Amino acid sequence: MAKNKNVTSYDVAREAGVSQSAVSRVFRPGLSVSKKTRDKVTETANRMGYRPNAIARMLITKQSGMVAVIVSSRANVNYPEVLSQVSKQLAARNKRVLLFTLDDVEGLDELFEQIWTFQVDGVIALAAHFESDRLAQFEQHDIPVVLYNRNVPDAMANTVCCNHELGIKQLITELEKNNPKKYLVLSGPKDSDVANERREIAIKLLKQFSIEDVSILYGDYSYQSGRDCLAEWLQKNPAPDAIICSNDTMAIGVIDEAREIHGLHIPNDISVVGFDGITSSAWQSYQITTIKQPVEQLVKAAVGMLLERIENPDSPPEARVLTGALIKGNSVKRP
Amino acid sequence: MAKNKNVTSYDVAREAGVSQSAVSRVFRPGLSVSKKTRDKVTETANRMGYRPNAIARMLITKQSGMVAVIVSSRANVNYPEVLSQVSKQLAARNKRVLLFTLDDVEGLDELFEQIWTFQVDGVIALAAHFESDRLAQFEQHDIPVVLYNRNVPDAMANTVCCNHELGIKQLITELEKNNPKKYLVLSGPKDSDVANERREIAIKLLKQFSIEDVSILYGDYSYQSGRDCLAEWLQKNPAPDAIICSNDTMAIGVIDEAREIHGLHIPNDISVVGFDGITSSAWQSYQITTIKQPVEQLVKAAVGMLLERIENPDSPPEARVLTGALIKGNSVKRP
DNA sequence: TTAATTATTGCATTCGAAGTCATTATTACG
DNA sequence: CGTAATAATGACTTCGAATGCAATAATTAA
Repeated sequence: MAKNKNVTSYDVAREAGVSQSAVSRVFRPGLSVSKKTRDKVTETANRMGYRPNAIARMLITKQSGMVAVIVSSRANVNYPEVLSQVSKQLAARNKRVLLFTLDDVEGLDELFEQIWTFQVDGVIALAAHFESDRLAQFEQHDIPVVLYNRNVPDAMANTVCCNHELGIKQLITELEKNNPKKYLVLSGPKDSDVANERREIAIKLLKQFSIEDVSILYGDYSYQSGRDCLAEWLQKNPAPDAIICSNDTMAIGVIDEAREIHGLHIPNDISVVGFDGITSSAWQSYQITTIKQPVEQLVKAAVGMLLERIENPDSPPEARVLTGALIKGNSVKRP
Repeated sequence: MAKNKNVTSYDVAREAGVSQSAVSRVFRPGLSVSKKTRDKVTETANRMGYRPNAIARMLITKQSGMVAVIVSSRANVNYPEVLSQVSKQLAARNKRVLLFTLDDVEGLDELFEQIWTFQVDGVIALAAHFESDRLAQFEQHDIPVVLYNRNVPDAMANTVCCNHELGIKQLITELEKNNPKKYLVLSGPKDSDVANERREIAIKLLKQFSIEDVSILYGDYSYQSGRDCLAEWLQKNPAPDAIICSNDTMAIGVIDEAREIHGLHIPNDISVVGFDGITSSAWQSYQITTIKQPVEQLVKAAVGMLLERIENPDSPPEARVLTGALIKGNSVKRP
C-alpha cells in the first residue's frame, strides 16, 4: 500500500473507473455521492496512497486553511504555553499555524508581504504593536486579525486581553494591607503597549489609594533588568516598602537582587508583586504574589473570535477582556 | 495605491501592455527581461498592489516554501528559544514555518496526513520520538527530515544533538572533585529518548569513575517531579552527596525541595547538576552547574542540513553532534 | 407503467503563476 | 550591410482539486 508521491485525483479516478469529479466529491464532506462509488474510491485511494493536495485545494477554494501567528520577540510572556494552546485549538478547528517571528520593526514590511502572498485565512498577533495603518492593510486585504494581549478600544481589530485594571487593583489591595510608605513601580519598556498600560493603571490606582510617594523605573521585562533597576535604585535611595513589577520575570530579578546582594528579606523588608503568573513565579524560592493570566481561556477567545470573523467577515470588531486570578504567594508582607 | 485583493499577474500584464509571462519573469530572479519591461511591470505592479500568489506558485513549482516544525509537548527544553531561532533562520533562507504541536501519540496519524497534504519542503522535529517506520514514510514521500536533539546513529534521518556524553563527563568530573559517596541520578521519563540516553550515559560514566553506589529515580522533566522525587527519597534514605539531574528544571525542583523543606544547604550538603543551561538555571537563587546547549549553533546546523537535503535529495544522512558549554555555577561543592 | 422528481455522475472550466517553445527584436561581428 | 548569435517576448500548457452545469440513473408518485 501507500505507493506515495504524485498520486493525483486523476490517477485514482482512472484506477477506480470514475471521473475526477467523483474522487474530489468523495473527499469533500457533504456532497452527493452514492455509497457504491464512495466505497470504490475510498478503497482505491487508500490502496494507492492518495492524499488530496492541499495546495491545489487552496488555490481553487481561496482558503489556505492557515492562520498566521505573529510572535514579537517581546512576547516572552507565557510564549510557549500560548503558542502551544493556539496551535492546539486551531488544529481542533482544522486550521494550521504559519509561524512568523518578529524581532524588530525593520522586518515588518517583509512580514506583511509574506502574509499577503500566503493568503492566510486570518492572523493572530501576540503582543505585537501594529500602527493603525497596518491594521487598515489587513482590512483592505480582507484578512481578519485578532490582537492577543492588547487592549486598544478604538482599533478596528478584535482584541483579547487580561483585565489589567482589575488585576492590578487586587495586587495593590494586597500590598496596602501593610500600609507601605514608599512604592516603586518597575515598568516594562516604553515601546511596549502592555507595559505602558500596566504602568499607567498602576499609577492611576495608586493615586486613587491616595498614595503619592511613587517612583517609576523602566526595565525591559527581563530578569537582568529587574536586578539592575533595583541595584541602581538602592545605590542612591533607601529600600522601598513595595515594588509593583510589570511582569513576573522582573519581579524574580528584583527578589534575587534584594535577597542575595543586598541582604534584604522578602517579604519582610520589601513586598514585591508581579504579573502574568508564569510557571517559575510559583517556585518555592520566589512564590510571587501575582495575577495569573487565564491563558487557555484567552486563547480560546482569540481563536473563537478569529474563526467567527473568518466565517462571517462582517461581524463587528470586539474586545474581550478576561479576568486573571490573584495568586497569593509569599512575596507580600502579611499584616 | 495598493488597491489590494485579487490583482493577478494577468491584470498587471494587461495594464502594462505585456504578456502574463513577462510579469511572471519579472518576479522570478535571474530571468531574461529587458530593463524597459522590467521597469514598466514593476511600476504597474506597485501601483496596482500586486503580489504574486504564493499558493499558485507552490502548485506549479511543487515547492511549498514551508517547513513543518513538529514540537512535541515533551520538548519544553528551551522551547521558545529553539523555536524562535528556527523560525528566524528559516526565514533567512526564505522558508516559512508551519507549526505542529504533538501532545500524544494518538495525534500522530493525523499529523502525518497534514504533512503530506501540505507538501512541505522538509520537516524539523523537536525532540519527538518517531519509530523507524515513520521515518520510512518521510523517505517514501521524499520529504527530508531533521531530528533535533536526538541521537540515533542508525536512523535514516539527519540528526543534530548536543554531545551528551562529553557534557555529562564534564559534570561528573566537577562533582568528583569532592569525592561524593552517594550518587542519585534523576532521570527524565522512560519514554523520552533523550532522557534514556542521558541516564544511561551517566550510569556508564559513573561506572568508569569506579562509582558503584548509584540510585536511579524517574521524574518527568518537570519542576514538581524534581521536588517529589527528592522528597520521596528523603523519606526513607539519608541525603545523597550528589544528584545528577537530566535537565535543569528538575534540578531547580530538587534544590527548592532540599533547601526549603528539608533545610539542606546547596551545595554544601548536596551537590546538584543539571543539563540544558536554561535561562533560569543561572538565576541567583539557583546558579546551577550545568551544560549549556549551543542552541543557536544546533539550530543553524539543523536548518543547514535540512536545506542541503532539500536542494540535494541524495546527500547521505548525517549526524551532527555539537559540544555544549560547561557552566560552573554554585551548585557543586568546591573542594 | 409512465411521468415527475430527485440523486449521481462526468465534462469542461477555473484558480494564478511558471515554464516550454517558437517567434521576433537586438546586438555583434566580419 | 548582412548574417549569425543572442536576448526578449508572448501564446499556450501545466500543476491538482473544486465546482457549475448538463446528462444520466435511480426513485417516487400517480
